[in-house]
Amino acid sequence: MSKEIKITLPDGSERQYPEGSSGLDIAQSISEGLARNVLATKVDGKVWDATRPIEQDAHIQLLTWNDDEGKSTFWHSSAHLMAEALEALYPGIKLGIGPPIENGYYYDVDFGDKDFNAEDLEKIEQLMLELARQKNEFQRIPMDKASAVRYYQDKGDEYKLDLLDRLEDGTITFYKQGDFTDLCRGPHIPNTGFIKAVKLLNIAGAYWRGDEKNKQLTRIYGITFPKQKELKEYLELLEEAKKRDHRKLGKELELFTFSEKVGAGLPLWLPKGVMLRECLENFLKKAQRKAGYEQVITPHIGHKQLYVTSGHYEKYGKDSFQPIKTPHEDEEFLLKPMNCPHHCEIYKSKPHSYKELPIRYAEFGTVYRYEQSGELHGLTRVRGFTQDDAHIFCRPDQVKDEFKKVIDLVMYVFVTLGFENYTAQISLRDKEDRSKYIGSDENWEISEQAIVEAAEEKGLKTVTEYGEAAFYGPKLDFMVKDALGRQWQLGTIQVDYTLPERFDLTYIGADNQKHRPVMIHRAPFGSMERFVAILLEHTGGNFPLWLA
RNA sequence: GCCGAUGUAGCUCAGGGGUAGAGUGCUUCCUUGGUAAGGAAGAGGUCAUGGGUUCAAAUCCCAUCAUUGGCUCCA
Repeated sequence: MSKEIKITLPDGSERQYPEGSSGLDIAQSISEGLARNVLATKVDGKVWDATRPIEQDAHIQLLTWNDDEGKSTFWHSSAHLMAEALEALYPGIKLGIGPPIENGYYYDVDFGDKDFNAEDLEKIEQLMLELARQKNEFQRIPMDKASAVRYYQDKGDEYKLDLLDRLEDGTITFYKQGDFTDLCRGPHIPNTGFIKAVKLLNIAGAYWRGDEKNKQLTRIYGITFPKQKELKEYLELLEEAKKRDHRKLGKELELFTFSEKVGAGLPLWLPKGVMLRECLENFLKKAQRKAGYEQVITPHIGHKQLYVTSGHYEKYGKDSFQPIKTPHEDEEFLLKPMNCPHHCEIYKSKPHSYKELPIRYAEFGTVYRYEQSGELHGLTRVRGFTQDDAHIFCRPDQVKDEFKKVIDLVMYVFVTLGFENYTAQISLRDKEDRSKYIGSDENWEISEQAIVEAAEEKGLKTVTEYGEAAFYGPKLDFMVKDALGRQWQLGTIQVDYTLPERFDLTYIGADNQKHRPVMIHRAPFGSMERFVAILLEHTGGNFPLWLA
């Protein structure tokens, strides 16, 4: 008599099943309908193939199209299906990686010398549907690393070999459906028959491993659905989203325009756009006045030496607009790419007592950055833009408190303008590569800690990203998505111990000695351009009454 | 910067080796008490720019610029 295992379902109920039962078996025992819809099984927190036997007592959850993990599994399997179709149509191609993403999946492909272009997508879609109808099962094939390496050596696929190279020795898995086999951790849906609707959305170039120095593969983005109707609805949703595109609305509402003659990424604000912008500026100015900020104004250019001192020249000099030379003297000026150095010089214009701090200098400062041509995007990524910038100079014992006040201000702005779906991201140093940053380890630790604590005490829900910090300090960024789901950074708050040192900023303490102030950079909107863009996409152009 | 796509009237777009097209908007007139009203006439484009192929290029080829989907980058 075979052993029984105890299965606990999400509702807490327990049932006995024969050892080796799969998620599919369990679904079957509950209802036929459920069994037809199970895409994967979550076993003790791990997502498994629905067909994989369960050997011991476990908590399980049956994943369907209604679960995010079910969808991911579905799209991951769809990537395999697409790869199968691609291999059939273009024998000899090499495959990179093919993961599921938020909406759909992609696969990176090296077509070698084979011709491939956007018109072929339909052909691939057709073949995918044909293959899907064969209802081929996804089979999990455990294999040792050496055999796996041999398999891809025979195939001559350097990308898979690169992937294998980084995997631990021991058992790895392949998945096979129909005639297609792929190195893959899984899990997968039971068979290809679940995939009923296919749309290949677009193709793009993507560097292998995301590294510019590597070869660029062709990335094919696609999305699939278990019902034709859902594809139709998704495509309609995309169309709706396009109607909210700020570039379209900006034109229709006559807010801003661009001119080839003026230059790429240099927006021209139209009268109505300026009205909107001024409304936002006045709103923030008022809030800032209340919060103890003082307005300053600084010029659009500055001595090159200013940016050598700040460290920005070394870091970005080559990729910036190049220095402006003066006619007679041997001087060079840079278009200002940020306001901080100017504000440091304002701070330095007179000595400061500890009693004066914190000092908060605010400026709607227009800055110029030579963004890569391929990065320009409507108003969200431009080469000339206005930051709602401010720099707070404070004593070390005031940092956390000041930081929290800034969080309050940012939240006030976001709540007033109806941005509820933001992500607060703590951006820290890259743990491995510290050469990208300036300043002492000690100061980095202090400022990173200050941010983490302040965010925590404010009860912010945050995600932490390593390697996303600015080169001079860690950040707390507020990210918001645009109409098409692309994420943009709006508000930002940064703690900086480095610039005060580089500019030798001081204040006189109670002990009558010189001390180093700490600097907080912050911009609740981020930039007026980007903020207006995202505001447009969120409201679809229907602004709140006080803005309209 | 890289891979792909696009660039035709103010706007949205069709067309395509041999005197530039539609819808909408604009101007004028007519009709109509009514809300994207109907009718008529008209203005508006060296078909992104520069080269090349050709008897002939807006159309084919190359380059540049700009826009765009991604990748990389984002002080």
